[in-house]
Amino acid sequence: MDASQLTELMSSHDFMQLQHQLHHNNNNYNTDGHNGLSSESAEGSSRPVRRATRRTSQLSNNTYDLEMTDSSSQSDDTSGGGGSSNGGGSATNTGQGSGSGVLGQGGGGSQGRGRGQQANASACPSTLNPNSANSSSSNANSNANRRRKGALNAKERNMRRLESNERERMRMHSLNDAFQSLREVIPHVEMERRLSKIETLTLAKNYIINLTHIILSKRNEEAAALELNSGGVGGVLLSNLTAEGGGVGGVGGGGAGVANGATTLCFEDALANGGAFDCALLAATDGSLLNAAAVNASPTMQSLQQPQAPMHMQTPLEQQSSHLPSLPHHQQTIHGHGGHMGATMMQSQQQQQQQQQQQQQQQQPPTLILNGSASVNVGVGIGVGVGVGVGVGVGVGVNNANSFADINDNFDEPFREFL
DNA sequence: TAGGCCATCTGGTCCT
DNA sequence: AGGACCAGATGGCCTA
Repeated sequence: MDASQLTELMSSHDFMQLQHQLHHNNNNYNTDGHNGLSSESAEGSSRPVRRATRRTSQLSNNTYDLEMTDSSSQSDDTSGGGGSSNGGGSATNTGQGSGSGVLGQGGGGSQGRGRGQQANASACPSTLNPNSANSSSSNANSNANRRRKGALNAKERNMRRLESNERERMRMHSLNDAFQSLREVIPHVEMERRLSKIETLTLAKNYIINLTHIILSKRNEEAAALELNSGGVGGVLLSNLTAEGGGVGGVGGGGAGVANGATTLCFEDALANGGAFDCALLAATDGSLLNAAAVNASPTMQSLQQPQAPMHMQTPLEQQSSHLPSLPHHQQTIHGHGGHMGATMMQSQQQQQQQQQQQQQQQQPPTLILNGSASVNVGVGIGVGVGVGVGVGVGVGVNNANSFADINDNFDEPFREFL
């Protein structure tokens, strides 16, 4: 294909299609069985393997004709009219912008955002176009210089564009690598496919929230123990949690402290056992739970396992889980945090209080931690008590996503010691 | 076949 | 000025 044919092709086809065609011609698609994805898909990814990819690993595989001097035929020409992705009709040959490439061709510059110059070679013979060279002998040298200069600029622009594309690819690859690293450190859902990006982020967010709650719970548990040893009457303030939403938790010593009408999802039980657990952690952006099957503690998570297996108390939500109407069966079992609090201070009186609390909870619809944008109830119940039958409850209820801001105000507080 | 997810290209904007 | 970052557009692959 000579230059004229290429120019004709560019003027008659969407340039993106040309690029894809050239990608095929250049064997950019892997044919050696490798799917072409980065390590994120090659290394144990459960997402179906792509048969082909347009990912290019080398700059030399570009589809630009670096020798082309007519920049108007290339999408890199920013002097063209409205080639922007959100612009109107594009005057460039890229086919970018609104509509298809066919619609984007020719004459639409005035509709583009901002500059209305036409970059289409057929519509506006450019001084960069070799075919438009001035035949006058008096200014032949200057035109030639201009052509050379223009050609150089076009080549340079092409090179810049290619370099920019390469950088962008590398940037996205690093971003994907970060996503994969994140997938590996958060408890993952055993699914046939790999976690999507939004799922990974949602999972990580909920995981961080749960870890924060765990740390806060442990801290308050230690504080309660200290006060108990010193003879003081229990009662621990959660200074970094705002008691909104009317937490009912904090049954003295019983630790069943699940906030009113809400519970949290946790990994602790599974971590203690080092195996699978059935917390439904994923949350969809629309507020509905994703189709989570079994959640496994990743090796990293298991390494965080507590030396003492935390006591697990079945919450009313767990008891009710099989009756939840709106959740699939595999998403219904929910573990609360409260059982880990004050386990050594269990008293019969506290059990009665638990029952009382459970009755209250049974009157409330179960809610889960969902995406922050969703209007859901989230409860954190902390039960702290003293051993002589004096129950001191600290109930923390977070009713909605806005209440997370209260947590977020000091959200990093438990982790500051690690900084 | 529609929808979801993704990779890539691209131009604009911001930052150093 | 150049690179990073961002968002829109596009097309491919896959699944329900």
